[in-house]
Amino acid sequence: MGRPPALDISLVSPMPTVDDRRSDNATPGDAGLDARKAAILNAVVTEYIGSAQPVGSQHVVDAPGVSVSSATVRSDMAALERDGYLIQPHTSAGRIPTDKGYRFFVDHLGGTRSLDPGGRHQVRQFFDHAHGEIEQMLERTSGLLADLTDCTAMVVGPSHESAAVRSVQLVGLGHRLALVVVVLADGAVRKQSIELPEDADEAALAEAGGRLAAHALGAPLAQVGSAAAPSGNPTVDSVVTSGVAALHTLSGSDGGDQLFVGGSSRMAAAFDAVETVRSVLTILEQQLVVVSLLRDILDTGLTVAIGTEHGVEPLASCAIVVMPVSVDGVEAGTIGLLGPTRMNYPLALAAARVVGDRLGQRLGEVAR
Amino acid sequence: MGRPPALDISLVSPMPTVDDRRSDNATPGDAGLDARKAAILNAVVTEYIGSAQPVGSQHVVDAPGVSVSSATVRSDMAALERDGYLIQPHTSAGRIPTDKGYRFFVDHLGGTRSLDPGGRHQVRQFFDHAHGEIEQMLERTSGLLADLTDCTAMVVGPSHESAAVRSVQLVGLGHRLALVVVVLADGAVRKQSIELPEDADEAALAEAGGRLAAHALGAPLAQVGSAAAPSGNPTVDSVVTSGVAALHTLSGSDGGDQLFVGGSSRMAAAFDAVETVRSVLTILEQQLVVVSLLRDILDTGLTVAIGTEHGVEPLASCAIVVMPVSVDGVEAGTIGLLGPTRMNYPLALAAARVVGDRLGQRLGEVAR
DNA sequence: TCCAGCACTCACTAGAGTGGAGTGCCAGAC
DNA sequence: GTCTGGCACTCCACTCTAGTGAGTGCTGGA
Repeated sequence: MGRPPALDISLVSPMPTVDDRRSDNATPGDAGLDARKAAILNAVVTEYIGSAQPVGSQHVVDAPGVSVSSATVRSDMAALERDGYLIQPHTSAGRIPTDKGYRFFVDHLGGTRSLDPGGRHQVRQFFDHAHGEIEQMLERTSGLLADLTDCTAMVVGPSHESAAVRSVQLVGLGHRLALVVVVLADGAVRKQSIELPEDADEAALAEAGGRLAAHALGAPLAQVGSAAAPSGNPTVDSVVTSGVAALHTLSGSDGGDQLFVGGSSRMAAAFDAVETVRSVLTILEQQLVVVSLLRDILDTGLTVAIGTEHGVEPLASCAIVVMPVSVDGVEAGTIGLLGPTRMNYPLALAAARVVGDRLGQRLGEVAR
Repeated sequence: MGRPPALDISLVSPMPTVDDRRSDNATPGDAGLDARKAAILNAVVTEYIGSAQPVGSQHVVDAPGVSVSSATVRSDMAALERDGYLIQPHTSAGRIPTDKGYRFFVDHLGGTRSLDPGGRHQVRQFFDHAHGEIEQMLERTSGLLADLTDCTAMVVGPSHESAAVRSVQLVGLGHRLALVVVVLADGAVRKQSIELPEDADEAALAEAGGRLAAHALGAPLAQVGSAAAPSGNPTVDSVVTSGVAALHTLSGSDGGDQLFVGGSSRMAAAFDAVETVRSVLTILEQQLVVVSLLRDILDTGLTVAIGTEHGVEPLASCAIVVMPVSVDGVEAGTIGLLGPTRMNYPLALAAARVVGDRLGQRLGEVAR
């Protein structure tokens, strides 16, 4: 993960120079920039998101809130560039938004924040027909999000850390091998194989299973004590000891939440430098990195991390939208969308919000 | 999947013009091509795999088995081109192997077929330290293969179709919800949630669980009958019916074997056309397609499918190496390696073989 | 404060020229 | 016959040189 995310909270200057004279145009002029500059920035970002080409002053004059000539737009654009919202790839080219520009767009502009009817329908369809177990649903949800937004989608499943053990079972698998099967209160199932002593028979296994259950039931895996009461039968005790060790192993491996990545091919469509694609895909292969990256972003209170805001070098040309999934007010997973910094933020945010809500609802139905 | 694989078995012409005069050079001249042409083809393929640049006659004269002048090499290369083993991207460029050329290389040339010591050590290390459950091991195996070969690796886990049900358990999860947890003889665990009737209490659940177990134990999931003996208690019977339905759901969803893909970022390094990368990644996202593709290739008796041999258009510039993983002689999974047609076949084959063997061994230890 | 006009910049494209890697062919040597 | 050195030829890749056009900054006037 490297150094901590370098977040610039001061992006929005504290002087609200709201200019209302043109409010008939419904321009969302906001803090830090006067209404026209905000409208121009809005137009530049919007057009650049669509075309991926530098935007010239001429392309902006017709945008709502900008009823001035291109010369005036140019002068405003120059100001926006001085303030760090836009850059020129070279003199005599149009402008491209900087990360700061995108940040302002996301925070103060961005227009419509609800999904289009087609998308809403797709989401409804999906959740109406979602069936099967949680893992499968999360996997498919990542595909849905990728479809909706044309971004790579990441879905982190609910953490099982605090779920109490509901059932522990010991199943013999033949020759000196048994499986410890744990069911948690939230419906998650964990398994771990253990080796049995030579003389462990069905009866010993049954007794050990009972003792293991008595020992572990009711508490979360992480709180299962390490020593179970001795039975007097050394074979049974040995099996129970192995079983407790297995429970601890399970509790340890549970730290890494499950991650489902969908639509990673979209990254290839987003960039034309194959090297960028490669480095982004390499990051996506490292589940741990991705999960803790999403966590970091959420912890800093952000919804969108643009460019270098998250501090992961290879993703400098990417933006990440994160959305916590909560069940009855309790956080129970995370949704993430990864795209180029010129991704469609309004769409991504809307999709993440809608899908996150529905997913939380759905997870709630299961948990209740 | 489109049309069936178009396999050209007649690639090796049936006239074995083996020319032994230069056997002191240890050239593996084989069927279809005289020794020198084979050596030249070998040299061209080997060099092209390394450099990805068209190979000229001058680059080949020093190769073993080719002790002639560049002029002679040129004339042989022209012949190889006439026969379809090589092509020129344009006049006055060097030669590139065709799929047919790669095919001959794989079938008759290719040199060393064992992993280098470093790789062997890596494999040994890996399997010595491999722990945890099967799924996790398969996932990591795909990473290992990708590391070894610089290809994208695919690992298909053992099928659980024929594994007998070793244990069925019904675990209540609170409000009208229970989990059917099935353990199969090979250690696989499956779960499926069911809804309970309003009046199902712990006792009913326990009895239903017992009946469900009695009904399903011993046979593979697919062979579990649909009607269990009635108990006389309608609540219990209703739960049992739901449970049996859940078992059938599980048996159905088991058809798709588990697929683990590792190192998909390597595809981005293999091609410089971002569009190719995108289409290949899109295929890799479709688990079903990949699994049945590997199956198809194995069924046609191939180990390597080059270019269009497997009939999947978007993978026309790729080659696939497949290797069955067998446990005690029974097929129990598949390993696949996906790379550009100019992939390092000897390395890929060696790695697939070694890892496949070790993986089979390992799976055998667990199953025994 | 805004705008029309103007000079300027610079990526992009097309065309011409050049060097070099590579080929095919052929006459002569072995 | 088979192989080879030599030669003419091809054509990509690269460089250089305009020419074009989208876009800019600046300025003086409304």
